[in-house]
Amino acid sequence: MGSPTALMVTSSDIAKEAGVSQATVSRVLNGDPRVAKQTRRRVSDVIERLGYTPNAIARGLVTRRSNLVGVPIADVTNPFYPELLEAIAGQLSGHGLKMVFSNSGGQPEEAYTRLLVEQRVDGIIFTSALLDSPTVRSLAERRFPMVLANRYVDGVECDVVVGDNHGGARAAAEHLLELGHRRIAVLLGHPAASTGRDRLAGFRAAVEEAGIELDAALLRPGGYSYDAAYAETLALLELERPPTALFCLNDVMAFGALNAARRARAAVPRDLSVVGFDDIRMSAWEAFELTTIRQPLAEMARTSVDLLAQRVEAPASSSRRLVFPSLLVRRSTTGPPRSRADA
Amino acid sequence: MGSPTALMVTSSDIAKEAGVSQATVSRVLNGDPRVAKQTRRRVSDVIERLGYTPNAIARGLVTRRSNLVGVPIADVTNPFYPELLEAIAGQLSGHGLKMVFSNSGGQPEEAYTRLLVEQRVDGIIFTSALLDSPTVRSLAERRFPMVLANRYVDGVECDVVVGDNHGGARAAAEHLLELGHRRIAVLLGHPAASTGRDRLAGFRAAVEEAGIELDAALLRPGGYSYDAAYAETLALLELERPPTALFCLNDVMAFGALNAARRARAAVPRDLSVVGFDDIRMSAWEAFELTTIRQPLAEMARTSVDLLAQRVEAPASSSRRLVFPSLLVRRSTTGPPRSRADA
DNA sequence: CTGAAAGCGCTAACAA
DNA sequence: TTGTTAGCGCTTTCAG
Repeated sequence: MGSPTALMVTSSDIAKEAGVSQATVSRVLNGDPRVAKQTRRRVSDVIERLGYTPNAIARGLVTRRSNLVGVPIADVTNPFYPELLEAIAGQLSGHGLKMVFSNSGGQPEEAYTRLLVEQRVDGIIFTSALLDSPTVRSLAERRFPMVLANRYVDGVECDVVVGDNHGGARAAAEHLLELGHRRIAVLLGHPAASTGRDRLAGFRAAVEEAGIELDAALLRPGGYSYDAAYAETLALLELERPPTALFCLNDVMAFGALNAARRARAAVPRDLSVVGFDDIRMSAWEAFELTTIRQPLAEMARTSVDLLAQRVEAPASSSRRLVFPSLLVRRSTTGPPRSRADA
Repeated sequence: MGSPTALMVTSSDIAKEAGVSQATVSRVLNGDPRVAKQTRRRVSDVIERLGYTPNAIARGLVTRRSNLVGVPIADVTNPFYPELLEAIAGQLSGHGLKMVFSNSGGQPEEAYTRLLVEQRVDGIIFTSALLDSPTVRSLAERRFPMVLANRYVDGVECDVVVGDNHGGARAAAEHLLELGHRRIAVLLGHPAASTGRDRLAGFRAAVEEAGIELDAALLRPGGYSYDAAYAETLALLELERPPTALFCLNDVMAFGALNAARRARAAVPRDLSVVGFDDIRMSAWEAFELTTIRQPLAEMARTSVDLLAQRVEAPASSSRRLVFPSLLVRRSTTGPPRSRADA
């Protein structure tokens, strides 16, 4: 078992070589202004010459800061998350922070969270927390620095950044209603995700205000997944009286629906109107031109990082809840229903 | 400045509480078989009771192992990478390793690599290395554990996992040639990426063997990016004599091309045949049904992790180069050219 | 089987 | 302005 980096240069090596104390090397490293210009120069030269790289592990042990932030993500292959991830990564590096990433889907939340805590990450940004997550709850009780991005957890006191899911879904409903749809199906998200609950609630509220009732048989589980949405849409389309419109609780499911419609030779929006949620980049592609609800994803991600950074500095400050507006983006997947017979 | 985790329980706390030495606690933690069953039990109970989480930082300082692996990725929002990332993440956690992720695009390679080295990651998996990368070269010289996944770097001695880019591109060319195409455009990748170079070489070789010459004016820069591909395709379509076929050096560019074609009202494959490379999941979607070259991405990713894990154990062992086969997948974006006038 | 003690490489008082 | 010293929380000999 060979030690991987046995011959790593240390600050003591630098000190010896430069003829100063190890503490001085440390000062140079941390830009301590008290170090004499000359000394600094001498030390810097040696550092350069020996190719010294400070050991963040040792530093972390004493500073109690790892500059590491945990970012568990349910499913990176869901294109919603890469957009979030990109923005988070960018903002983190602006704060001098590094990301410990976990593709959390599948594995038990508690396991990967424990790993993050062992690693002494300075904080965690949860992007896919479930409503009743015991892990998040326990972390919150221990006042562990974290922010819930995109989704929140019921009754947990901590920083939260979300979009206006209720309002966005309401806008989606109003759009569909206005077009004349009455028989509307919904592809649900994860049953335990706040996003799904809020979006359904907003949608339902608007529909009921219009004096219409959502047919429970048309509320289908989708789990925010492409595959499930694809299958459900196929099934929906085979119904005796298929819906004229379909509200998908996220864009990825809308793509599943659109592809299923194509497969079933159902014309969109003539036979079926489709609305998504999130407005990820692909939604604007000519292949989809999806009508959807836009959320300022990048901004939300950046804000999450900022909040976390502040939280790490001031763990005891009161927690904040930021809600970002959402906006209906009309594109080509929605139109009036074909016949008013269904209305 | 409040210390974030000031009140973290340490192994000494556990020791005191359990009435044993701190060393014994450490032994229990690491499953040392010499510890008496009774002692182990007592210690474990206290650990449980006080909610103790071992400090990986402190451990890393002495073991010289962080169990962290750096994974820089050029652009997570390019859907090719999430598929790689997912597989890498899964395999890493199987090895008890955690991922330090960087969305490297934009920032200088040297900067984020330095961060990883400071963090004392056990190794790095490069997924987007450029052919002449000085950083990779210098890391290799210092025998830093790393594997080049997907792309390699010229003249660098280290573990490499790639697909058969040359062979795959050749298959793409033969397919197009067989269909009767003679006027073929190519959307290139990153000029300094081995993938792009090899794919172009393979494609060119096959075309020239058929006694045809690639029109240099139809070799367009695409940078593996959707946007560039979209723009270039639009331009290509406006040519006096547009190409009848387009070989895109990755799938994402093919999607750009397909969407551009739609925008320009060019029928695929009637007016333009399109071939991609990678066969990411989306390529099979009804919206695209892209003819492309399949690479065993997940398998390549898993292999990369395995190689790295082995390399960390045996830094001096001789390096390996694994090439995975590629395969033409015929779908709906390719067909014979409309008129033989162009042939 | 268990404890004592010596660090790992760094930062941060405290002196000088 | 610089050096000395004491740890940070662990693992790992070395004794016993």
